[in-house]
Amino acid sequence: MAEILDFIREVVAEDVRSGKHEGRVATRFPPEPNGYLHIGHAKSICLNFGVAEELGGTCNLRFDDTNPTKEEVEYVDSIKESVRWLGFDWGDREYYASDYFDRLYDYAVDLIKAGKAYVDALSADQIRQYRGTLTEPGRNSPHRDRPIEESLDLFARMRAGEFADGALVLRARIDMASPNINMRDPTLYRILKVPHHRSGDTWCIYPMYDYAHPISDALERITHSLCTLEFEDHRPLYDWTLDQLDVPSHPQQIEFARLNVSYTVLSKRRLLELVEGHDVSGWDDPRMPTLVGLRRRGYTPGSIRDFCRRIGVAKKESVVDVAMLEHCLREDLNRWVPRRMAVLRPLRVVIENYPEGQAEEVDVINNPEDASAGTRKVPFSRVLYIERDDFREDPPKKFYRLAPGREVRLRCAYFLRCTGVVKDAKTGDIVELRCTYDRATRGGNAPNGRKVKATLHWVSATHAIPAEVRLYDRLFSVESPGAGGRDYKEDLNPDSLEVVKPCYLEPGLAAATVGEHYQFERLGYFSVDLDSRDGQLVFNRTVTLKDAWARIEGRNLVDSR
RNA sequence: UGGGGCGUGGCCAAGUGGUAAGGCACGGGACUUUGGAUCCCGUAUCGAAGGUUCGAAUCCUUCCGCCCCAGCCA
Repeated sequence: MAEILDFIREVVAEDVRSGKHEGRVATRFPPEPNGYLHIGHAKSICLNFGVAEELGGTCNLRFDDTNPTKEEVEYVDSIKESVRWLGFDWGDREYYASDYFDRLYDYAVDLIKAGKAYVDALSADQIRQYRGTLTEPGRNSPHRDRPIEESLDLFARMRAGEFADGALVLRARIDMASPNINMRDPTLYRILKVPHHRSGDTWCIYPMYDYAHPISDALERITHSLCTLEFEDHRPLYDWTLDQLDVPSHPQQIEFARLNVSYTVLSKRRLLELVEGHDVSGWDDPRMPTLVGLRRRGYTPGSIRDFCRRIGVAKKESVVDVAMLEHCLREDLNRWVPRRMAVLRPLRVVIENYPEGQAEEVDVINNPEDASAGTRKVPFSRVLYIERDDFREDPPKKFYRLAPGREVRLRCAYFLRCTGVVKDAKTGDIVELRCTYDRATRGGNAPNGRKVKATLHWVSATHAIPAEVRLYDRLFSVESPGAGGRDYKEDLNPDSLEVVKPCYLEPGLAAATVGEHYQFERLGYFSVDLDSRDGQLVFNRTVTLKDAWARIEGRNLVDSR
């Protein structure tokens, strides 16, 4: 079945068919290096690189670095790493708008000579006043009709550093009465006596996005310039700029809706605030929707690409359910991630009829989805740990795990029956379970065909290794943080991080290395965090497994209210 | 109240005049040595109202709602 094309792919495919742009396809991903990439950028990356790849074209990585006051090399490095991690390759086509500063300057001179731009001496404040409002036209600047020679001279001196920041500005001469505010003589160049992370102090005037972007696209002979909806109003300016100049090509700008995901925020400003306000541990905090955060959390590039494919590309502003992202993740991980046993909240179990001091090894399946993954040996002995949640002294309806008198299966080991509960004399807390096992059920099946309703994961107390596990929940507790005029920080989920320690892992996990993925059976997918040290493993819970019991239990809670 | 966009089930999203794809979520069932996975089954008349037409989500009209734009940010 042919994949359904989104409207952008349709346009590009049609252009290839009709021979527009000589049938070429050239796109670009143009991040501004002023922050880390997030899942929203992934949508754009997948679109731009995807379209190019599918139609035999190319996709450039271009840093839109025209504002030295906000941009840093730290960001370009991380952006490159994230794009690569996502699985895309820009070859040698790594560009920077700053590489075009010379040509951009020359084009500006052309504009002035053609009477299409002028140097204005109005202050930022005055320009705002002259701009008019949404419903009233603007007024011409008194300097709008300054002689061309004068503008040329002033512009050269702006470049030479003769004026202070903000003293002068180069403006396009378009139409102060345009209903499109972007066309009311937009600023093209401003003075910024700030060193640039690439061009150093070569320049003290810097081009604005609306001017630099179309020309950069044209110089790279981009065919389709894909951007988000908020730039739709800028398209007339994009086209105007290219129409005035003798540039190598005239790319077509097409806008699509940016991605929003429920229970998180996706704006650089807010993400920066979370980092600077220490609401998270950094850009790569596993709860962050940044690519470095998702990566550390244990998300795979493939799952993110799949997600971007599934959400589609359209012009409707939408909020995609984070459950969709999690679904893509689980689907990927389920296929290949090795299973292991780990007990997060241990409850001690003593098997009274199992010989003291004895131990044996049982064969445990590595991945039921993949027979070739084989089995491994896991030690079993008289004292085990099971999950506290897997025992209820007074089991509610539909709870079919362990309870007094009940028999369950220990995964790939034996049937186990609970014969007694040991409690702390003072607190009444359950501290240990007394049980018996049926040695005839080795491997997990009863010779007499007897069935059990539950299978529990377990770990041998004497063999298990301790570890720290970090459990994450959504960063925000509401679907759209900050909706209804609230401060989005009020919506932060106070329980988004829970550190559990010590947890007990089957011994083979001692060899786990940073970044590895595992499924802890019945609990979820986990990955080894970079905070791990020798003998002190730290795991991040990437995502839980779907949990039917939790749903039933939750539903009952709601029902009983 | 200027301009530019957008409105298809809870969330995405196909559909471009011929009688509403698919995915996620949700509910039910089968199967199961992860209450996982897998497999079945189930849920919309398309923002509203008029109109054109044998026939409209698709064309026309009007209305309603939501988003973006008044940075020397991108």
